[in-house]
Amino acid sequence: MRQGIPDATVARLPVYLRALTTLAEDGTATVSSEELAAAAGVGSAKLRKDLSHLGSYGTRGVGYEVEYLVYQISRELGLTQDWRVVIVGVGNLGHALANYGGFVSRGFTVAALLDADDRIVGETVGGLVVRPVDDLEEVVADQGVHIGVVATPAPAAQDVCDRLVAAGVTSVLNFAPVVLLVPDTVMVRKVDLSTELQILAFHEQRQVANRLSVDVPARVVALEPDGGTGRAGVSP
Amino acid sequence: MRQGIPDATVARLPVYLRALTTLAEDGTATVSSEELAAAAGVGSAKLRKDLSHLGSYGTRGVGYEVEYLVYQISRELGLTQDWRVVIVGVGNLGHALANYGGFVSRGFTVAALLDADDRIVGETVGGLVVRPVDDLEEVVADQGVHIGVVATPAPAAQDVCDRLVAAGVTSVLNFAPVVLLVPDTVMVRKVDLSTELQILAFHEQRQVANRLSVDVPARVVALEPDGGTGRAGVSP
DNA sequence: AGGCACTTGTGAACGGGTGCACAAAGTTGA
DNA sequence: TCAACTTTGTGCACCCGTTCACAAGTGCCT
Repeated sequence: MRQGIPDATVARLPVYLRALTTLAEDGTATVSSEELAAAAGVGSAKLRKDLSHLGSYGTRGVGYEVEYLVYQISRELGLTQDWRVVIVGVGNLGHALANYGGFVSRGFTVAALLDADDRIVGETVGGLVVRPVDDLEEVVADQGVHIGVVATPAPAAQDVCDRLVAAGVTSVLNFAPVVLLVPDTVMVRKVDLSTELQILAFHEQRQVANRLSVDVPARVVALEPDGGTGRAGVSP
Repeated sequence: MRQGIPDATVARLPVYLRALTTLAEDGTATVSSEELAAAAGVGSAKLRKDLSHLGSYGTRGVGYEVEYLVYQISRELGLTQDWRVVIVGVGNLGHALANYGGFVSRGFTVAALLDADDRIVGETVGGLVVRPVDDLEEVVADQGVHIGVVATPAPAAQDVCDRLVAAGVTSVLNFAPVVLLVPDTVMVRKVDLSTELQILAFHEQRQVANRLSVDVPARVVALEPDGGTGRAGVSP
Protein backbone atom coordinates (compact mmCIF):
# COMPACT_ATOMS: atom_id res chain seq x y z
CA MET A 1 0.00 0.00 0.00
CA ARG A 2 2.80 2.41 0.87
CA GLN A 3 4.97 0.74 -1.70
CA GLY A 4 4.94 2.41 -5.09
CA ILE A 5 2.02 4.59 -6.06
CA PRO A 6 0.91 3.92 -9.66
CA ASP A 7 1.82 6.63 -12.15
CA ALA A 8 -1.78 7.08 -13.17
CA THR A 9 -2.65 7.83 -9.58
CA VAL A 10 0.19 10.29 -9.11
CA ALA A 11 -0.98 12.16 -12.19
CA ARG A 12 -4.41 12.59 -10.62
CA LEU A 13 -3.32 13.61 -7.13
CA PRO A 14 -2.76 17.26 -8.12
CA VAL A 15 -6.31 17.36 -9.47
CA TYR A 16 -7.69 16.07 -6.21
CA LEU A 17 -5.54 18.52 -4.34
CA ARG A 18 -6.91 21.40 -6.34
CA ALA A 19 -10.49 20.31 -5.76
CA LEU A 20 -9.82 19.89 -2.06
CA THR A 21 -8.25 23.31 -1.58
CA THR A 22 -11.25 24.83 -3.32
CA LEU A 23 -13.54 22.97 -0.95
CA ALA A 24 -11.45 24.07 2.02
CA GLU A 25 -11.74 27.70 0.97
CA ASP A 26 -15.49 27.30 0.83
CA GLY A 27 -15.38 26.07 4.40
CA THR A 28 -16.25 22.45 3.73
CA ALA A 29 -14.97 20.21 6.53
CA THR A 30 -15.60 16.73 5.19
CA VAL A 31 -16.32 15.34 1.75
CA SER A 32 -17.47 11.97 0.42
CA SER A 33 -15.70 10.16 -2.36
CA GLU A 34 -18.74 10.73 -4.53
CA GLU A 35 -18.65 14.51 -4.10
CA LEU A 36 -14.90 14.83 -4.44
CA ALA A 37 -14.89 12.59 -7.49
CA ALA A 38 -17.51 14.79 -9.13
CA ALA A 39 -15.46 17.89 -8.40
CA ALA A 40 -12.37 16.27 -9.85
CA GLY A 41 -14.13 14.82 -12.87
CA VAL A 42 -13.45 11.14 -12.19
CA GLY A 43 -15.40 8.12 -11.01
CA SER A 44 -15.83 7.64 -7.26
CA ALA A 45 -14.39 4.13 -7.29
CA LYS A 46 -11.26 5.35 -8.99
CA LEU A 47 -10.90 8.13 -6.50
CA ARG A 48 -11.20 5.77 -3.54
CA LYS A 49 -8.69 3.38 -5.01
CA ASP A 50 -6.29 6.23 -5.68
CA LEU A 51 -6.54 7.50 -2.12
CA SER A 52 -6.21 4.01 -0.72
CA HIS A 53 -2.71 3.93 -2.18
CA LEU A 54 -1.72 6.67 0.25
CA GLY A 55 -3.25 5.01 3.27
CA SER A 56 -6.58 4.76 5.04
CA TYR A 57 -7.40 8.38 5.49
CA GLY A 58 -11.19 8.22 5.24
CA THR A 59 -13.89 7.44 7.75
CA ARG A 60 -16.56 4.96 6.73
CA GLY A 61 -20.00 6.38 6.91
CA VAL A 62 -18.62 9.92 6.84
CA GLY A 63 -16.05 10.58 4.14
CA TYR A 64 -12.70 12.35 4.17
CA GLU A 65 -11.67 15.26 6.33
CA VAL A 66 -10.75 17.91 3.79
CA GLU A 67 -7.90 19.58 5.61
CA TYR A 68 -6.29 16.33 6.67
CA LEU A 69 -6.47 14.92 3.17
CA VAL A 70 -4.95 18.08 1.73
CA TYR A 71 -2.04 17.60 4.06
CA GLN A 72 -1.58 13.94 3.25
CA ILE A 73 -1.66 14.45 -0.51
CA SER A 74 0.67 17.43 -0.25
CA ARG A 75 3.10 15.39 1.77
CA GLU A 76 2.94 12.49 -0.65
CA LEU A 77 3.59 14.79 -3.60
CA GLY A 78 6.49 16.35 -1.76
CA LEU A 79 4.89 19.78 -1.57
CA THR A 80 5.69 20.22 2.10
CA GLN A 81 9.18 21.14 1.08
CA ASP A 82 10.15 24.00 -1.16
CA TRP A 83 11.32 23.14 -4.65
CA ARG A 84 13.51 25.60 -6.47
CA VAL A 85 12.85 26.05 -10.16
CA VAL A 86 14.84 27.82 -12.84
CA ILE A 87 13.12 29.01 -15.99
CA VAL A 88 15.28 29.16 -19.11
CA GLY A 89 13.90 31.19 -21.99
CA VAL A 90 11.92 34.30 -21.22
CA GLY A 91 9.97 34.74 -24.43
CA ASN A 92 6.21 34.92 -24.49
CA LEU A 93 5.80 31.63 -22.70
CA GLY A 94 8.57 32.33 -20.22
CA HIS A 95 6.84 35.59 -19.33
CA ALA A 96 3.63 33.71 -18.73
CA LEU A 97 5.35 31.15 -16.57
CA ALA A 98 7.22 33.76 -14.55
CA ASN A 99 4.01 35.58 -13.78
CA TYR A 100 2.01 32.43 -13.11
CA GLY A 101 0.83 32.46 -9.51
CA GLY A 102 0.14 28.73 -9.40
CA PHE A 103 3.79 27.97 -8.79
CA VAL A 104 4.39 29.88 -5.62
CA SER A 105 1.13 28.81 -4.06
CA ARG A 106 2.10 25.17 -4.41
CA GLY A 107 5.50 25.30 -2.83
CA PHE A 108 7.57 26.12 -5.87
CA THR A 109 10.02 29.00 -5.88
CA VAL A 110 11.35 30.48 -9.07
CA ALA A 111 15.04 30.82 -8.30
CA ALA A 112 15.97 32.61 -11.49
CA LEU A 113 15.00 33.55 -15.04
CA LEU A 114 17.60 33.03 -17.74
CA ASP A 115 17.75 34.08 -21.37
CA ALA A 116 20.30 34.14 -24.15
CA ASP A 117 18.98 37.34 -25.72
CA ASP A 118 20.82 40.47 -24.55
CA ARG A 119 17.76 42.59 -25.17
CA ILE A 120 15.81 40.64 -22.56
CA VAL A 121 18.58 40.18 -20.00
CA GLY A 122 18.24 42.85 -17.33
CA GLU A 123 14.49 43.21 -17.71
CA THR A 124 12.37 42.60 -14.66
CA VAL A 125 9.72 39.93 -15.12
CA GLY A 126 7.49 38.68 -12.34
CA GLY A 127 9.65 40.42 -9.79
CA LEU A 128 12.90 38.89 -10.96
CA VAL A 129 15.67 40.32 -13.08
CA VAL A 130 16.41 38.20 -16.12
CA ARG A 131 19.97 36.92 -16.03
CA PRO A 132 22.17 35.74 -18.91
CA VAL A 133 22.01 32.05 -19.68
CA ASP A 134 25.73 31.79 -18.91
CA ASP A 135 24.83 32.04 -15.23
CA LEU A 136 23.00 28.71 -15.50
CA GLU A 137 25.56 26.55 -13.75
CA GLU A 138 26.11 29.14 -11.05
CA VAL A 139 22.40 29.55 -10.36
CA VAL A 140 21.74 25.83 -10.17
CA ALA A 141 24.63 25.27 -7.79
CA ASP A 142 24.20 28.30 -5.55
CA GLN A 143 20.43 28.23 -5.27
CA GLY A 144 20.11 24.46 -5.02
CA VAL A 145 17.79 24.23 -8.00
CA HIS A 146 16.00 20.90 -8.46
CA ILE A 147 13.76 21.50 -11.44
CA GLY A 148 14.54 23.12 -14.77
CA VAL A 149 11.88 24.58 -17.04
CA VAL A 150 12.87 24.77 -20.69
CA ALA A 151 10.92 27.47 -22.51
CA THR A 152 13.42 28.25 -25.23
CA PRO A 153 12.99 27.99 -29.00
CA ALA A 154 13.38 24.45 -30.29
CA PRO A 155 16.97 24.71 -31.55
CA ALA A 156 18.33 25.78 -28.17
CA ALA A 157 16.39 23.30 -26.05
CA GLN A 158 18.67 20.28 -26.12
CA ASP A 159 21.73 22.34 -25.34
CA VAL A 160 20.05 24.08 -22.42
CA CYS A 161 18.79 20.74 -21.19
CA ASP A 162 22.26 19.23 -21.31
CA ARG A 163 23.64 22.11 -19.29
CA LEU A 164 20.86 21.79 -16.73
CA VAL A 165 21.52 18.10 -16.32
CA ALA A 166 25.28 18.59 -16.13
CA ALA A 167 24.72 21.21 -13.45
CA GLY A 168 22.77 18.72 -11.35
CA VAL A 169 19.10 19.22 -12.22
CA THR A 170 17.19 15.91 -12.11
CA SER A 171 13.75 16.98 -13.33
CA VAL A 172 12.95 18.93 -16.46
CA LEU A 173 9.69 20.41 -17.67
CA ASN A 174 9.97 20.92 -21.40
CA PHE A 175 7.84 23.35 -23.39
CA ALA A 176 10.01 23.31 -26.49
CA PRO A 177 8.68 21.23 -29.36
CA VAL A 178 11.52 18.71 -29.36
CA VAL A 179 12.17 15.37 -27.73
CA LEU A 180 14.88 15.94 -25.16
CA LEU A 181 17.50 13.27 -24.68
CA VAL A 182 18.57 12.79 -21.08
CA PRO A 183 20.22 10.08 -18.98
CA ASP A 184 17.61 7.86 -17.40
CA THR A 185 18.32 9.26 -13.97
CA VAL A 186 16.63 12.45 -15.12
CA MET A 187 12.89 12.82 -15.48
CA VAL A 188 11.42 14.86 -18.30
CA ARG A 189 7.83 15.89 -18.77
CA LYS A 190 6.75 17.60 -21.95
CA VAL A 191 3.98 20.09 -22.52
CA ASP A 192 3.20 20.80 -26.14
CA LEU A 193 0.46 23.20 -27.06
CA SER A 194 0.27 22.27 -30.69
CA THR A 195 0.13 18.56 -29.87
CA GLU A 196 -2.96 19.17 -27.77
CA LEU A 197 -4.63 21.06 -30.58
CA GLN A 198 -3.85 18.29 -33.03
CA ILE A 199 -5.45 15.72 -30.77
CA LEU A 200 -8.53 17.90 -30.59
CA ALA A 201 -8.51 18.26 -34.36
CA PHE A 202 -8.54 14.50 -34.73
CA HIS A 203 -11.64 14.17 -32.62
CA GLU A 204 -13.29 17.13 -34.30
CA GLN A 205 -12.74 15.53 -37.66
CA ARG A 206 -14.21 12.28 -36.46
CA GLN A 207 -17.22 14.05 -35.03
CA VAL A 208 -17.82 15.83 -38.28
CA ALA A 209 -17.63 12.51 -40.09
CA ASN A 210 -20.18 11.10 -37.67
CA ARG A 211 -22.52 13.99 -38.18
CA LEU A 212 -22.41 13.51 -41.93
CA SER A 213 -23.16 9.81 -41.63
CA VAL A 214 -26.28 10.42 -39.57
CA ASP A 215 -28.59 10.17 -42.55
CA VAL A 216 -26.84 7.09 -43.85
CA PRO A 217 -28.80 3.84 -43.39
CA ALA A 218 -28.59 3.44 -39.65
CA ARG A 219 -27.83 -0.25 -39.58
CA VAL A 220 -24.08 0.03 -39.37
CA VAL A 221 -23.95 2.78 -36.80
CA ALA A 222 -26.04 0.90 -34.27
CA LEU A 223 -23.54 -1.90 -33.99
CA GLU A 224 -20.83 0.07 -32.29
CA PRO A 225 -21.80 0.62 -28.64
CA ASP A 226 -18.58 2.58 -28.13
CA GLY A 227 -19.94 5.71 -29.70
CA GLY A 228 -18.50 4.49 -32.85
CA THR A 229 -15.55 5.47 -34.83
CA GLY A 230 -18.24 6.26 -37.26
CA ARG A 231 -16.12 5.62 -40.27
CA ALA A 232 -18.81 3.22 -41.44
CA GLY A 233 -17.64 1.63 -44.62
CA VAL A 234 -15.74 4.60 -45.94
CA SER A 235 -13.05 3.31 -48.21
CA PRO A 236 -10.12 5.53 -49.10
CA MET B 1 -7.01 -1.69 -38.81
CA ARG B 2 -9.00 1.20 -40.25
CA GLN B 3 -11.47 0.77 -37.43
CA GLY B 4 -10.93 3.12 -34.49
CA ILE B 5 -7.43 4.33 -33.72
CA PRO B 6 -6.54 3.90 -30.03
CA ASP B 7 -6.36 7.11 -28.01
CA ALA B 8 -2.81 6.37 -26.95
CA THR B 9 -1.82 6.17 -30.58
CA VAL B 10 -3.59 9.40 -31.51
CA ALA B 11 -1.72 11.16 -28.73
CA ARG B 12 1.59 10.09 -30.24
CA LEU B 13 0.85 10.89 -33.87
CA PRO B 14 1.69 14.59 -33.46
CA VAL B 15 5.06 13.59 -32.04
CA TYR B 16 5.80 11.42 -35.03
CA LEU B 17 4.63 14.18 -37.29
CA ARG B 18 7.01 16.63 -35.70
CA ALA B 19 9.93 14.24 -36.01
CA LEU B 20 9.04 13.55 -39.63
CA THR B 21 8.84 17.18 -40.67
CA THR B 22 12.23 17.75 -39.08
CA LEU B 23 13.60 14.85 -41.08
CA ALA B 24 11.98 16.18 -44.24
CA GLU B 25 13.61 19.57 -43.74
CA ASP B 26 16.95 17.83 -43.43
CA GLY B 27 16.32 16.22 -46.78
CA THR B 28 15.82 12.67 -45.54
CA ALA B 29 13.74 10.69 -47.99
CA THR B 30 13.07 7.44 -46.13
CA VAL B 31 13.34 6.42 -42.52
CA SER B 32 13.21 3.11 -40.67
CA SER B 33 10.98 2.49 -37.69
CA GLU B 34 14.08 2.25 -35.54
CA GLU B 35 15.36 5.67 -36.54
CA LEU B 36 12.01 7.39 -36.37
CA ALA B 37 11.26 5.80 -33.02
CA ALA B 38 14.54 7.11 -31.64
CA ALA B 39 13.74 10.60 -32.91
CA ALA B 40 10.32 10.44 -31.31
CA GLY B 41 11.52 8.94 -28.06
CA VAL B 42 9.52 5.70 -28.18
CA GLY B 43 10.21 2.04 -28.86
CA SER B 44 10.32 0.88 -32.45
CA ALA B 45 7.70 -1.83 -31.94
CA LYS B 46 5.27 0.70 -30.53
CA LEU B 47 5.88 3.00 -33.44
CA ARG B 48 5.23 0.27 -35.98
CA LYS B 49 2.05 -0.78 -34.25
CA ASP B 50 0.88 2.79 -34.09
CA LEU B 51 1.49 3.34 -37.78
CA SER B 52 -0.14 0.03 -38.64
CA HIS B 53 -3.40 1.46 -37.30
CA LEU B 54 -3.37 3.96 -40.14
CA GLY B 55 -2.63 1.43 -42.84
CA SER B 56 0.31 -0.26 -44.47
CA TYR B 57 2.39 2.71 -45.44
CA GLY B 58 5.87 1.23 -45.03
CA THR B 59 8.02 -0.84 -47.34
CA ARG B 60 9.64 -3.93 -45.88
CA GLY B 61 13.38 -3.89 -46.14
CA VAL B 62 13.37 -0.12 -46.65
CA GLY B 63 11.28 1.79 -44.16
CA TYR B 64 8.81 4.63 -44.55
CA GLU B 65 8.87 7.34 -47.16
CA VAL B 66 9.03 10.50 -45.07
CA GLU B 67 6.92 12.80 -47.20
CA TYR B 68 4.21 10.23 -47.82
CA LEU B 69 3.98 9.40 -44.14
CA VAL B 70 3.74 13.08 -43.24
CA TYR B 71 0.78 13.36 -45.55
CA GLN B 72 -0.95 10.26 -44.21
CA ILE B 73 -0.59 11.27 -40.58
CA SER B 74 -1.68 14.81 -41.35
CA ARG B 75 -4.75 13.52 -43.10
CA GLU B 76 -5.58 11.16 -40.27
CA LEU B 77 -5.28 13.93 -37.72
CA GLY B 78 -7.46 16.17 -39.84
CA LEU B 79 -4.73 18.70 -40.50
CA THR B 80 -5.41 18.86 -44.21
CA GLN B 81 -8.31 21.14 -43.44
CA ASP B 82 -8.11 24.44 -41.67
CA TRP B 83 -9.40 24.59 -38.12
CA ARG B 84 -10.48 27.90 -36.73
CA VAL B 85 -9.58 28.60 -33.13
CA VAL B 86 -10.72 31.34 -30.78
CA ILE B 87 -8.58 32.26 -27.78
CA VAL B 88 -10.44 33.62 -24.78
CA GLY B 89 -8.35 35.40 -22.20
CA VAL B 90 -5.37 37.42 -23.37
CA GLY B 91 -3.31 37.58 -20.21
CA ASN B 92 0.26 36.37 -20.07
CA LEU B 93 -0.62 32.95 -21.34
CA GLY B 94 -3.01 34.25 -23.99
CA HIS B 95 -0.24 36.48 -25.28
CA ALA B 96 2.06 33.51 -25.53
CA LEU B 97 -0.56 31.47 -27.35
CA ALA B 98 -1.41 34.25 -29.77
CA ASN B 99 2.23 34.65 -30.71
CA TYR B 100 2.93 30.95 -30.87
CA GLY B 101 3.93 30.03 -34.39
CA GLY B 102 3.21 26.34 -33.98
CA PHE B 103 -0.48 26.88 -34.55
CA VAL B 104 -0.45 28.38 -37.97
CA SER B 105 2.14 26.00 -39.29
CA ARG B 106 -0.07 23.06 -38.42
CA GLY B 107 -3.24 24.19 -40.09
CA PHE B 108 -4.77 26.14 -37.24
CA THR B 109 -6.01 29.67 -37.72
CA VAL B 110 -6.61 31.97 -34.80
CA ALA B 111 -9.95 33.52 -35.69
CA ALA B 112 -10.07 35.97 -32.82
CA LEU B 113 -8.72 36.98 -29.45
CA LEU B 114 -11.24 37.84 -26.76
CA ASP B 115 -10.89 39.37 -23.33
CA ALA B 116 -13.16 40.75 -20.66
CA ASP B 117 -10.72 43.44 -19.54
CA ASP B 118 -11.33 46.83 -21.21
CA ARG B 119 -7.69 47.74 -20.82
CA ILE B 120 -6.66 44.88 -23.06
CA VAL B 121 -9.47 45.10 -25.60
CA GLY B 122 -8.27 47.01 -28.63
CA GLU B 123 -4.64 46.06 -28.20
CA THR B 124 -2.97 44.28 -31.08
CA VAL B 125 -1.48 40.93 -30.17
CA GLY B 126 0.08 38.57 -32.67
CA GLY B 127 -1.36 40.59 -35.53
CA LEU B 128 -4.92 40.52 -34.21
CA VAL B 129 -6.92 43.17 -32.40
CA VAL B 130 -8.29 41.90 -29.09
CA ARG B 131 -12.08 42.04 -29.07
CA PRO B 132 -14.47 42.16 -26.12
CA VAL B 133 -15.65 38.81 -24.81
CA ASP B 134 -19.22 39.81 -25.64
CA ASP B 135 -18.40 39.18 -29.27
CA LEU B 136 -17.91 35.50 -28.48
CA GLU B 137 -21.12 34.18 -29.97
CA GLU B 138 -20.79 36.38 -33.03
CA VAL B 139 -17.21 35.31 -33.67
CA VAL B 140 -17.95 31.62 -33.30
CA ALA B 141 -20.91 31.81 -35.64
CA ASP B 142 -19.48 34.12 -38.30
CA GLN B 143 -16.02 32.66 -38.46
CA GLY B 144 -17.08 29.03 -38.15
CA VAL B 145 -14.92 28.41 -35.12
CA HIS B 146 -14.45 24.77 -34.12
CA ILE B 147 -12.06 24.94 -31.20
CA GLY B 148 -12.09 27.19 -28.17
CA VAL B 149 -9.02 27.88 -26.07
CA VAL B 150 -9.75 28.94 -22.50
CA ALA B 151 -6.89 30.96 -21.05
CA THR B 152 -8.87 32.97 -18.53
CA PRO B 153 -8.45 33.11 -14.77
CA ALA B 154 -10.05 30.17 -12.99
CA PRO B 155 -13.28 31.90 -11.87
CA ALA B 156 -14.26 32.91 -15.40
CA ALA B 157 -13.40 29.64 -17.09
CA GLN B 158 -16.64 27.68 -16.63
CA ASP B 159 -18.75 30.60 -17.78
CA VAL B 160 -16.65 31.16 -20.87
CA CYS B 161 -16.73 27.45 -21.60
CA ASP B 162 -20.51 27.35 -21.33
CA ARG B 163 -20.80 30.20 -23.79
CA LEU B 164 -18.40 28.53 -26.20
CA VAL B 165 -20.39 25.32 -26.08
CA ALA B 166 -23.70 27.12 -26.44
CA ALA B 167 -22.32 28.92 -29.46
CA GLY B 168 -21.44 25.63 -31.11
CA VAL B 169 -17.84 24.89 -30.24
CA THR B 170 -17.26 21.15 -29.82
CA SER B 171 -13.64 21.05 -28.69
CA VAL B 172 -12.08 22.99 -25.86
CA LEU B 173 -8.48 23.35 -24.79
CA ASN B 174 -8.44 24.43 -21.17
CA PHE B 175 -5.52 26.17 -19.49
CA ALA B 176 -7.46 27.35 -16.49
CA PRO B 177 -6.91 25.35 -13.32
CA VAL B 178 -10.47 24.07 -13.02
CA VAL B 179 -12.35 21.01 -14.16
CA LEU B 180 -14.72 22.16 -16.86
CA LEU B 181 -18.15 20.59 -17.01
CA VAL B 182 -19.43 20.02 -20.53
CA PRO B 183 -22.01 17.84 -22.26
CA ASP B 184 -20.43 14.62 -23.44
CA THR B 185 -20.68 15.68 -27.05
CA VAL B 186 -17.92 18.17 -26.33
CA MET B 187 -14.29 17.20 -25.93
CA VAL B 188 -12.10 18.95 -23.40
CA ARG B 189 -8.36 18.66 -23.00
CA LYS B 190 -6.65 20.28 -20.07
CA VAL B 191 -3.15 21.65 -19.80
CA ASP B 192 -2.08 22.50 -16.30
CA LEU B 193 1.38 23.84 -15.66
CA SER B 194 1.31 23.43 -11.92
CA THR B 195 0.06 19.85 -12.21
CA GLU B 196 3.09 18.98 -14.27
CA LEU B 197 5.41 20.52 -11.74
CA GLN B 198 3.74 18.61 -8.93
CA ILE B 199 4.24 15.33 -10.73
CA LEU B 200 7.90 16.20 -11.14
CA ALA B 201 8.11 17.08 -7.47
CA PHE B 202 6.76 13.67 -6.54
CA HIS B 203 9.46 11.92 -8.49
CA GLU B 204 12.13 14.31 -7.22
CA GLN B 205 11.12 13.56 -3.67
CA ARG B 206 11.25 9.87 -4.24
CA GLN B 207 14.66 10.12 -5.90
CA VAL B 208 15.98 12.06 -2.96
CA ALA B 209 14.57 9.46 -0.59
CA ASN B 210 16.24 6.71 -2.59
CA ARG B 211 19.56 8.50 -2.56
CA LEU B 212 19.42 8.87 1.20
CA SER B 213 18.46 5.27 1.83
CA VAL B 214 21.30 3.86 -0.20
CA ASP B 215 23.65 3.62 2.73
CA VAL B 216 20.99 3.06 5.34
CA PRO B 217 19.54 -0.29 6.40
CA ALA B 218 16.36 -0.40 4.35
CA ARG B 219 14.02 -0.67 7.32
CA VAL B 220 14.24 3.00 8.25
CA VAL B 221 12.17 4.24 5.33
CA ALA B 222 9.37 5.14 7.72
CA LEU B 223 11.20 8.21 9.01
CA GLU B 224 10.06 11.57 7.69
CA PRO B 225 12.89 13.32 5.88
CA ASP B 226 10.53 16.29 5.74
CA GLY B 227 11.84 19.00 8.02
CA GLY B 228 9.19 18.82 10.68
CA THR B 229 5.91 20.20 9.50
CA GLY B 230 4.73 19.28 12.93
CA ARG B 231 2.19 16.59 12.30
CA ALA B 232 4.81 13.86 12.50
CA GLY B 233 3.16 11.55 14.97
CA VAL B 234 -0.45 11.79 13.91
CA SER B 235 -2.11 8.42 14.16
CA PRO B 236 -5.58 7.84 12.77
C1' DA C 1 17.99 -16.39 -60.81
C1' DG C 2 18.91 -17.09 -56.15
C1' DG C 3 20.50 -16.20 -51.68
C1' DC C 4 21.34 -12.63 -48.18
C1' DA C 5 20.44 -8.78 -45.38
C1' DC C 6 17.13 -5.82 -43.80
C1' DT C 7 12.65 -4.09 -42.21
C1' DT C 8 7.74 -4.14 -41.72
C1' DG C 9 3.45 -5.81 -39.84
C1' DT C 10 1.26 -8.60 -36.41
C1' DG C 11 -0.07 -12.68 -33.33
C1' DA C 12 0.40 -13.63 -28.68
C1' DA C 13 1.81 -13.08 -23.98
C1' DC C 14 2.02 -9.83 -20.43
C1' DG C 15 1.05 -5.99 -17.18
C1' DG C 16 -1.27 -2.17 -15.39
C1' DG C 17 -5.41 0.43 -14.83
C1' DT C 18 -10.53 0.67 -14.47
C1' DG C 19 -15.01 -0.31 -12.79
C1' DC C 20 -18.17 -3.31 -10.35
C1' DA C 21 -19.93 -5.01 -6.44
C1' DC C 22 -19.76 -6.00 -1.74
C1' DA C 23 -18.10 -6.80 2.97
C1' DA C 24 -16.32 -4.14 6.70
C1' DA C 25 -16.72 -0.23 9.54
C1' DG C 26 -18.61 3.68 11.24
C1' DT C 27 -22.81 6.88 12.36
C1' DT C 28 -27.42 8.15 13.54
C1' DG C 29 -31.72 7.66 15.80
C1' DA C 30 -34.92 5.30 18.58
C1' DT D 1 -28.38 -1.50 22.92
C1' DC D 2 -29.74 -2.40 18.44
C1' DA D 3 -31.16 -1.75 13.80
C1' DA D 4 -31.07 0.97 9.67
C1' DC D 5 -28.25 3.73 6.92
C1' DT D 6 -24.06 5.68 4.93
C1' DT D 7 -19.54 5.37 3.02
C1' DT D 8 -14.97 3.47 2.70
C1' DG D 9 -11.62 0.06 1.17
C1' DT D 10 -10.76 -3.80 -1.83
C1' DG D 11 -11.05 -8.48 -4.34
C1' DC D 12 -11.99 -9.65 -8.90
C1' DA D 13 -12.90 -9.66 -13.68
C1' DC D 14 -12.18 -7.13 -17.67
C1' DC D 15 -10.03 -4.22 -21.05
C1' DC D 16 -6.55 -1.53 -23.20
C1' DG D 17 -1.92 -0.79 -24.25
C1' DT D 18 2.87 -2.43 -24.38
C1' DT D 19 6.42 -5.58 -25.59
C1' DC D 20 8.41 -9.60 -27.65
C1' DA D 21 9.43 -12.38 -31.27
C1' DC D 22 8.97 -13.87 -35.82
C1' DA D 23 6.95 -14.77 -40.40
C1' DA D 24 6.42 -12.36 -44.59
C1' DG D 25 7.89 -9.13 -47.89
C1' DT D 26 11.46 -6.19 -50.32
C1' DG D 27 15.85 -4.69 -52.26
C1' DC D 28 20.65 -5.72 -53.32
C1' DC D 29 24.55 -8.29 -54.67
C1' DT D 30 26.60 -12.06 -56.86
